[in-house]
Amino acid sequence: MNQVICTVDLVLLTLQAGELQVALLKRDREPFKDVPALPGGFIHADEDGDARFAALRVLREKTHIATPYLEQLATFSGPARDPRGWSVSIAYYALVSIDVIQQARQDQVQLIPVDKLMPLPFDHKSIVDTAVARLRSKSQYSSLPCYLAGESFTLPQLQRVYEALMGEALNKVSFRRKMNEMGMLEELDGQFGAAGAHRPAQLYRLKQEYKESLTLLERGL
Amino acid sequence: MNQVICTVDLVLLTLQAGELQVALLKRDREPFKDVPALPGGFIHADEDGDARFAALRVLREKTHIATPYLEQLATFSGPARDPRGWSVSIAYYALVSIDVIQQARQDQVQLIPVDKLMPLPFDHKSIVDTAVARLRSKSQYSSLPCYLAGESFTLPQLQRVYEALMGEALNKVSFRRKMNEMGMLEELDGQFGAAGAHRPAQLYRLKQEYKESLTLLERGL
DNA sequence: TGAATAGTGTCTGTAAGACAATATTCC
DNA sequence: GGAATATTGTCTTACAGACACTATTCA
Repeated sequence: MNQVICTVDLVLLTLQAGELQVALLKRDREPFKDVPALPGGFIHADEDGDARFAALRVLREKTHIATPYLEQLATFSGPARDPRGWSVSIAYYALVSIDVIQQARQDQVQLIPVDKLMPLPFDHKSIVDTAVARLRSKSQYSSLPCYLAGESFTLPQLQRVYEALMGEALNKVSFRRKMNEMGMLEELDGQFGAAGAHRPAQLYRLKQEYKESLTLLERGL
Repeated sequence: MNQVICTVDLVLLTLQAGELQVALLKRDREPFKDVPALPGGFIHADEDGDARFAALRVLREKTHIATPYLEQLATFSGPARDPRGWSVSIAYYALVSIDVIQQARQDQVQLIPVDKLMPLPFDHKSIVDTAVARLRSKSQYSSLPCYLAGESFTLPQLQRVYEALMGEALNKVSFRRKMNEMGMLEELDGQFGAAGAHRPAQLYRLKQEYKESLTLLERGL
């Protein structure tokens, strides 16, 4: 009567070609064998320190990716979401730059734009939707999008990341004021982004102390 | 190896004497029998439609309270949090006015100010801390505190609720502008709050369409 | 009328966005 | 020099908070 299936699922998000994309893997077993779905797996009570460790383990085992940012999203549950029975999925979302995915050389990973997502097994579609909503919401007042921008980036690049997530053009002066106000960036001195026939832009990176935590804005972008 | 204990826990919060308080119940069984703890229980796979229903069931069975607001908080997990083994607790938090608790006539419920909380069994203390942090954070830019104010209330009363949660005095003019801007209140026409020797205040209530959902502010209080 | 609190009008300073000027690169 | 984009300066407007004035009740 208390038999509940307990799993973790991962929404791995990245930005490619100006579009937010989610990583899917073909399932290696039933149910839904060979159908693309979120990376996920059972909690291993004998080895996992908690659900977060289970999520990191699943991400590592299935995609060989170590993410700079992982946050618990929500827990999805019920008798119908998994044909095997009453189940609980503790969902996490991770943000990585497209380079991290390409360097992992995981040919099994497919990236699908979240706005053009097909139906998915289980309730994975609504898990993705929840993650995207959370990311978009947090982007309005935090440094979260920096994790999509990679190790180093210019302010114009970072602004395009924010704009892609928020779906609207941002004021350049305000954007720079806000990034400065958040104080989580440091100049890479003397280093500039590759330029065309125009002035190159200063490169920045996240300060070490903000690699693991977010900065919040008092009043949003 | 995949044997995981699956439970829900409830952080029932209310405001009494200007202080945020959490409802605790003496546990009716081992482990920690007779020790005050959060209301909680196992998921019943044979009757619960999902974890949210399980939380509502637990709240009803243990306190006879039906809450106007219930939100999933986070999921806590690990091998050590429960002496019975590797466990998952899907935590929810609920907000009720003090009247609701008093009308439920649940003498077993004890209210403890969250800022003076003793150590609790399991990881219930950190669950409470997480809930309080979430509530305080959301209070800055949403209508969430209204659920602590009861069925009807005056604007000065509501402002005191917000101030108690945010721990700072708020500007009266701004506060009224913001509440008006959120547009979730309606006047109870001709009805006024009980007054002393001074002008009585207009009574308001949440509009029907906001009874189940929050309104958000663009820029916080 | 005086005390107390509710509710509103108005001013001021701050911050956000618009606009534009300057800077730097490659051709 | 011209094209393109980066970076910074400045002006305008909108909004948050301060202050104070009016309103309403009871003693």
